[in-house]
Amino acid sequence: MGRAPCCSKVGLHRGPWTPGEDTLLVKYIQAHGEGHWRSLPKNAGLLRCGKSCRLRWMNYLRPDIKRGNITADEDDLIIRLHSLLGNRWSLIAGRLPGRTDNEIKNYWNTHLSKRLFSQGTDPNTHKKRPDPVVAQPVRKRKKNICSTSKPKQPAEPEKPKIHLPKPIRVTASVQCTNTFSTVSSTQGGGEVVLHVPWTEYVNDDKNGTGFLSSCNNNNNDRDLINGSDFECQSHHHHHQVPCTEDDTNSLDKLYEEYLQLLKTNEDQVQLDSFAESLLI
DNA sequence: AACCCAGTCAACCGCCTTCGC
DNA sequence: CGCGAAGGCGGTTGACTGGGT
Repeated sequence: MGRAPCCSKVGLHRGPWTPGEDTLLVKYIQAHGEGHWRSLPKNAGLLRCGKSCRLRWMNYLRPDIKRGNITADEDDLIIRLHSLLGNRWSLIAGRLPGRTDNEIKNYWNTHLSKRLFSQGTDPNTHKKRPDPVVAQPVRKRKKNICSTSKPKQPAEPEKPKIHLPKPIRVTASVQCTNTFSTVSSTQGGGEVVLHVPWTEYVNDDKNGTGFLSSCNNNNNDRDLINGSDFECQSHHHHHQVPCTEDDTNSLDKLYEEYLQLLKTNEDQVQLDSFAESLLI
């Protein structure tokens, strides 16, 4: 058995947060900053467990959070990142400023996985399924005509749990300059956008130009080494893998290799395997 | 109008990793 | 090195909503 739940203490509030609780939490964090979640509720006068406070802050109360209105670009990015990273929602969220892992996870489960499935793509493997699904009779709804079953009753046979290598966690003092690049190329009349590690490339659709932006990473208090993110600058020597010039060079080489693949090969399988190699 | 039921999403749970001693 | 505490993550739950019957 695992550790006893942290919220097992009697007398603690559970369930939806009240505006008053939100106010208490926000004011306390504005005054004292994030962290020390275990002691925070007591100090802030909240009858909540620390985990609950952290979750509420991270997923709802943080001032930089965007809520709802996930754009088509974000859709595309989430799908592509998921194909690279799998269910590592926090990593995916880290590439979408203002989005939380919980929101992306919910959005994936309620929208994107079903959409992919209905398009004949296995949402787990991102590969075309051999047997396109025959639309099953569904109660008509005006919105979200996509799923026939609740998540609790998956239509797919349960797949074995795959334990991907965990990324190395790095602490808050990281300043990242190189993370993901979004590489655009026009192919067959449609723009193909791929997201790969390193500098972020933002394409401005309105004027057809793009610009490079360094990773602001303002939502992340950590970064990754082997999770296709690369930490490259640090101010402290604190659980971080030093980034040497060699590392940067090899990243450049990998990036060049990726660009070459983009130019010379449109085979998604090859691109996918390249991307997977970055995760190792 | 009342009920049913699928979709949504905030919150919880359990486990794992990291940290500090 | 071992242990416990704390933080963080992904999976799951369940209350709520709103369209269909």
